[in-house]
Amino acid sequence: MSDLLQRLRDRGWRLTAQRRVVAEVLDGEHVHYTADEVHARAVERLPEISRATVYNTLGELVSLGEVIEVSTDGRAKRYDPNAHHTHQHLVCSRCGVIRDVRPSGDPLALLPEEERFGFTLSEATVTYRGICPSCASAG
Amino acid sequence: MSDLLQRLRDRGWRLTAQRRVVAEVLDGEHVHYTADEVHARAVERLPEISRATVYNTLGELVSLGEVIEVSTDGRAKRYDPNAHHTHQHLVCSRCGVIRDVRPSGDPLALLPEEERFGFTLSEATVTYRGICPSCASAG
DNA sequence: TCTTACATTGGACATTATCCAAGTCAAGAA
DNA sequence: TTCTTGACTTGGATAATGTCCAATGTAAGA
Repeated sequence: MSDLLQRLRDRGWRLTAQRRVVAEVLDGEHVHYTADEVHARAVERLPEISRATVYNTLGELVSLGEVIEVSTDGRAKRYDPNAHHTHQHLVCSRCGVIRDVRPSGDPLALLPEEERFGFTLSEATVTYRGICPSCASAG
Repeated sequence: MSDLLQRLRDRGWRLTAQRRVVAEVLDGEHVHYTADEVHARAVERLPEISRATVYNTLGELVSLGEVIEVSTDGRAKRYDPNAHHTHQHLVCSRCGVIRDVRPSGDPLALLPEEERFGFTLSEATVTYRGICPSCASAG
């Protein structure tokens, strides 16, 4: 994640303790926290950090393309730092756990020309749903 | 939509004026209203209908599989009555307009076995994003 | 060290959705 | 037809999530 901090500095980001803590919380391979979860974890390291700052910082990271917003359930958005490797999401319909997955081939290619209605396509996001092994074995 | 009303009656639904109006509002081919939009349109026909009833009815229609919940933007959920023809959605990144589209082939098939992590898959939902013709010509 | 533009804060406010107790009514029974 | 009853509806309170703003604080260059 120090790569991230370096990139942000290069783009003229002012590096505050709050932003550093948010970036640290998002460090990891398969992290998909809500804004409130990020805030709760950030508070453990920097007790005075406010929710507004967490929202601001997450929004900035999304604008900069360093973090992806994911909404798999119509409830709180989740923030995914795995932005530099395109991937899709596999979600358990029962417990909600999320895995990053990589389909073979580009989902965009599945949409035929006559189904594009003149749109200039930029991306396709896929959400796979099913039951995860631990929910399956729990009956 | 009278087909829908018949199916609901067959399932023991009590057919009230409110439910009938919600079903009528959702009649159509490419309808993607939010709950509030459904409520606004329902009020035109039945001024005393409450928001709670609209939410209740929409929730029931979703449970019954007659309507699909769509959240393309992390804001209010939208309700799509085109539930009996599987389809995906094409969304304009600028104005938010939504089209129903049909990919060629099953998006589920794109996820290789080793990327399924033991999940029992049930569906894949795809959101295509791009710029619609009218936004494109508007600069 | 000083300056200042940018960042943070807490609380008010906005949006979307759910819950609940009281009142109402659709539809089957008589 | 009228009666009965359990299901449905209502409005308002409440919850969950997110945004805004004026006052205050501070990182980083001069």
